[in-house]
Order: sequence, then C-alpha cells, then structure tokens
Amino acid sequence: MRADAQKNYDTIVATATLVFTEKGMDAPLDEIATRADVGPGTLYRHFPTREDLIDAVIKSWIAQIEAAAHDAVLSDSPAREVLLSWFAEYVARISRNKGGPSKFTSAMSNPQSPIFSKCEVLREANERVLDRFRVEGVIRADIDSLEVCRIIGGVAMVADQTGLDELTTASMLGVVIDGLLTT
Amino acid sequence: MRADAQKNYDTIVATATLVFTEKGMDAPLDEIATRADVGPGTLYRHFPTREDLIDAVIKSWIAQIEAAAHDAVLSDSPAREVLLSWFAEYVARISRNKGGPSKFTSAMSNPQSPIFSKCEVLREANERVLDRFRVEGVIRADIDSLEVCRIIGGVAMVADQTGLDELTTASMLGVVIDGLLTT
DNA sequence: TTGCTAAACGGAGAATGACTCCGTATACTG
DNA sequence: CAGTATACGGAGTCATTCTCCGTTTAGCAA
Repeated sequence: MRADAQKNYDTIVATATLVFTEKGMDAPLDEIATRADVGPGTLYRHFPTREDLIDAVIKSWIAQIEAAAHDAVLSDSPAREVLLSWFAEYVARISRNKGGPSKFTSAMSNPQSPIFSKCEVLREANERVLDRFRVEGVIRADIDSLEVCRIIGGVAMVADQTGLDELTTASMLGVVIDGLLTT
Repeated sequence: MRADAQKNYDTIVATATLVFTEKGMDAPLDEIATRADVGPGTLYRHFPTREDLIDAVIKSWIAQIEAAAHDAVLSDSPAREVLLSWFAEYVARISRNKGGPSKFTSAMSNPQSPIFSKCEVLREANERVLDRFRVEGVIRADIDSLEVCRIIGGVAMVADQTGLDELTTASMLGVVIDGLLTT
C-alpha cells in the first residue's frame, strides 16, 4: 500500500474508534471522514461497508476474549460463578460501543458479513467454555454454542437499547445460566 | 373530527397495516402517505411520530394477548408446557411485523413512548401468568415480570433480526423457561 | 342556498446520511 | 526527473424524515 494510503487508513481507524465510542456504531460515516480530514470517497474506498470499518476497529478484541475464555476454562470456582463472569465479559465486549450487540449477534449468523470471522472467535471461545462444563456434566448437552451466543446476544441487545446497568444485566444472565445448568 | 379527516385517518392506518406487514415497522412513512393518497403533511399531522402510527395499527392486539394469558393461567398442563406456549404467543405477537420486537421491548422501559401503555398490557398479562406459577411455587420469585419480558424480548429480537424459525426460537425459550422454573 | 371560517390538506423543500463518480494530485519506479 | 499507477476528495445523487404555509373544503349559521 502506498504510504499516503496507509496513513489515511490508520487515521480513519483511529477516528472511527473515537467516534464509535462517542456516538455508537451507527454514527454517520461522513462525520468520521470529516474528522479524519479525508473525503467520503477515501473512507469508502478503504472500507466499502460500515462493517469493514468495524472489523478494523475491533482488531484488538481477540486476545482479550481468548484470555477471558481461557480463565473460564481453568477456573475452579463454582460453575455458576464462572459462567456469570464469562458471559458478563462476553456482553461487555460486544456492548463496548452502543449498537454493538445487535451488529455482532446478527453477523454471527451471516457468513457473508465482514465481521463474521470475528464473531466466530467469540462463538468458538464460548464453545470451549461450554465444552468444559459439558464434560463435567453440569450443563445441558442439547444446545450448542451458537444458540447460547444468540441468547446472550439477545440479553445484550436489550441491555444496550434500554441502557440497563450491569446489575440488571447480570440478573438476566443468571436466569439464562440456571437454564443451562443441569444441577 | 371532521369527516374528511376521519376518512384520511382510517385510510392511513389501513395502509400502514399493509406496508408494515410487507416491509416491517421501519418502512418509509412517506411510502405509506403516498400509497394512502395523502400528503406527508397529513400523515404527520395525524401521527406525529412513527410510534403513534404503530399504536394505531396494533389496537386489536389487546384482546388476543389477554386471551392467551387467560388460557395460560387456567391451563392444567405442565408448567413448562404452558409457559412455552405463552412465551411463544408473546414472541409471535411482537414479531408479527419485522422490527417489532425491538420497538416493543424498548418502549416497555420508556413511559414517554406512545406505545408504552400497549407494552404495559403485555407486561401485566405476563405478570398474571407468572403470578399463577409463583403461587404454585414452581418458578423463582426473585425476578419480576418486566425482567422476564426483557429476556423474552431479547430472544424475539435475535430471532427477528436473524430470521430464525419457530423451532429454534422455541429451543431458546426452553432455556429461559428452565432458568425460571425451580423444579 | 349561500357565505363564512375553522379545520384540514398536500406538496415543495430543508436537513440528514449513505454512497458514487471522476477530474486532479502525488507517491513510487526506473 | 519523467511517467504512470495509485490514491485523493468533494461535488453530487438518492433515500428518508419532517416542516411550513398557501390553498382547499366541510360544516354551520343566516
């Protein structure tokens, strides 16, 4: 990539990170272009769709998600506690920016989406956590990771749209967890 | 109201019902105006916000919801079965038009919304169903009707956005129900 | 019937946001 | 340093929301 193109690319991603934090993931793309001091054309050339831009913005997620899942797999705290903390991390991650839960939970069922591979990281991390507890026989076996991601994503969507606090969200997650546990 | 105004009002509601069914609850309002053969000004005078129009379109819901809740309260089938059928009805009702689950579940937490009172009908119907099972001691007591509506609404949102079929939706509802049951 | 007036109409157009097209500018290469 | 592929950028189109205000008309009273 040409040097000026690389510079613009980086500036746009940095600006998008900022604007998404301020206004959510549905923020006007033209505003991002303006604040990054590039024309709309430049933004759209680098990122044909909003999701391409989101994909670039969330690059850093993977390590953090993997770490949280790793902790959940190894932790020897009670299953309910471990799952609550893992799901809370999951929700926090996709809810970092307003509008996030809806975007990610939709993309998870759409292999064509530019952020599908990121969603797969989420789903697979969740699968490792669930597998651990399936082996231990403490959670039901008749429901797969994708379905669990959808339910948790649903809770995150409501919390995001309604502006619910973490306590209320945790309470809802508690119901879902009890529905997953066999004990 | 003047006769011509009443006629336009009725035409707009009928057209909106049609267009919402075809294109979902986020359909362009100007299209509704055009197809109802009125100017945008007329539509917006009768219905200042999209939600005012939605409110008029869903007038007929109440009776059906009340009936389903009534059945759930009186049914002597197993709790799990009754709840599944009640929640499925709940989801079907708010999902009749694309975009519905999001609108209703948001409005439920916003007393200023023009459709808040309709949402209250939903929430109260759900409360009566839950109360029956609380009395019987088969569901947990530490979670109120609003929170349950939010969880079910979350499931409905995901199903709506992702285009999930009833079977998958029912499976997710099953998890939530198991999380509510104490048995 | 006619004339008056409050009520209602409707469409032009402003505001916002997504997205494109293409003439211009410039980074690299030889 | 000249040539060219690469990239830029902003004017402009399209879609959608929503308003303003000049025009029309329903309903009523004389």
